[in-house]
Amino acid sequence: MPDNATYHFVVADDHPLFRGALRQTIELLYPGAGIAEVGTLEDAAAELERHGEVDLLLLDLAMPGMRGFSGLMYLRAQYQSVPVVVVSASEDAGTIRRCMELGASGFIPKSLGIEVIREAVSQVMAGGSWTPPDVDLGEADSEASAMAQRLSTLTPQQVRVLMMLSEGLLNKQIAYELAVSEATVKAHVSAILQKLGVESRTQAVIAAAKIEQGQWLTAEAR
Amino acid sequence: MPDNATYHFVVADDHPLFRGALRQTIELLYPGAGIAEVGTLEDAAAELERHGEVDLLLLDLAMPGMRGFSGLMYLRAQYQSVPVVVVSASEDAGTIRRCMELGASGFIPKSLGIEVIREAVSQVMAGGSWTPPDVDLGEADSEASAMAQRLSTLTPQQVRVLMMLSEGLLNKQIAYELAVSEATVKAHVSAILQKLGVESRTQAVIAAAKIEQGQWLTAEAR
DNA sequence: GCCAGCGGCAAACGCTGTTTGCAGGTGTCC
DNA sequence: GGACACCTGCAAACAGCGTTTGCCGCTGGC
Repeated sequence: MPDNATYHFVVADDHPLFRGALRQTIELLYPGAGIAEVGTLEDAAAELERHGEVDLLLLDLAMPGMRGFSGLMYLRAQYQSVPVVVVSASEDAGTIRRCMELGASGFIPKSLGIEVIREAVSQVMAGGSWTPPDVDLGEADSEASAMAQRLSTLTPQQVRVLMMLSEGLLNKQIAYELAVSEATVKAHVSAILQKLGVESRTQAVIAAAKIEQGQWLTAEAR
Repeated sequence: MPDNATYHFVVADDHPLFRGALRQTIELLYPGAGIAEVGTLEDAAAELERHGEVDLLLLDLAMPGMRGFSGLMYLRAQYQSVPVVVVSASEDAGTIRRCMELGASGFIPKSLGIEVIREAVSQVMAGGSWTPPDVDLGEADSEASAMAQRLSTLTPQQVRVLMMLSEGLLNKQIAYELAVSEATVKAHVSAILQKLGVESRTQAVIAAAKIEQGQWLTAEAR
């Protein structure tokens, strides 16, 4: 086992059993690699924070803390150097397309077999991307898709601010939580509005909500 | 056929065939009653506008123009005297419960047989309410439920304003569309914020979005 | 070294948003 | 017929929001 030991993975999934299965799959593929398991978005962020150079993040879409796609958006924005492969129980084209638009490097339906998963992971590790071959990512869904494009141009801090806007916080409150001045927050908000092509914080929140609202009703089932 | 002729129904459903079936069911039940068929939320509102004293509105949840539950909310607020029975393809307890919380007088899954539908309609026409007997409307879902309660305290004009807020409009734009002064709109917004228990228009929009977002992805499937 | 981009800060300006008090209208209930 | 509650509409004063301009330090790439 050569420099596999320098590889570091993070497996983020709600379900401990599936998390373990993914770990084993990766261990077979990269013996000796470091693998961290987490069960919430918060833990995933903490893990990426602690360990600067993670080579791949396997991310469950339905994990606690991820409000639809916004969790993916957040992680992609905060840790741009970390490739993300979404692992999800759902596998409809719309979900997959949106994940890819938000910067995922791959999408693996949970229904797939181990061999396919292995192939997908190694393909992404080689710098490529991977989506199920039997899914057509054709049409663009115009609006939501264009919005996703714009969202991906936001800087990490801007994404943090946008998500706080989406919670209805005042500029002052955001400034406090981020430990910066209100003037800075205003600057960020202005930049966000321009990038999203909207004219008020409320419209920005609406636009973000349209993206982050997945199709499952995880918020209800909870 | 006695005073059945004074009865007036509105059947609002996306699907012409199902609309016709509902019409026939009602005609059998109340021979000679007036029945209007509409296919969009807009037309439904126009019909209720034109005809002040409608005795019952049969409403499809997935109709064009109804964003989730907000269409129901709107109609209930604008025409408080018109009982609404929701007719929907979905039939999970959460959907039913929320419809009832938003002021529906009944909920009829489309899977039901004609006799049951007839019974449901006549029960509501008699001043009662009706939901599928095999569904438990038990628990409260705390947050969303409390919000629905608060939403139902809004006046017709306030609901109109809230829905425009949800589109990201400025007070000035709302004032123009409602043909009132901006000062009035501001007053309505303040009242809405108080009734919803939130502190800014953005938070109000977020709260409303949580309600109106159903579980189907009608916005995507479109 | 230099440039581009990100993050942070400040002050000032105009506009939007929020609160508050007030008034006309409608309907209801004694 | 009052008294009352409620909805709607309005205006003025104040707080928050969004823009602009200009500035600084840092980092990473060329």
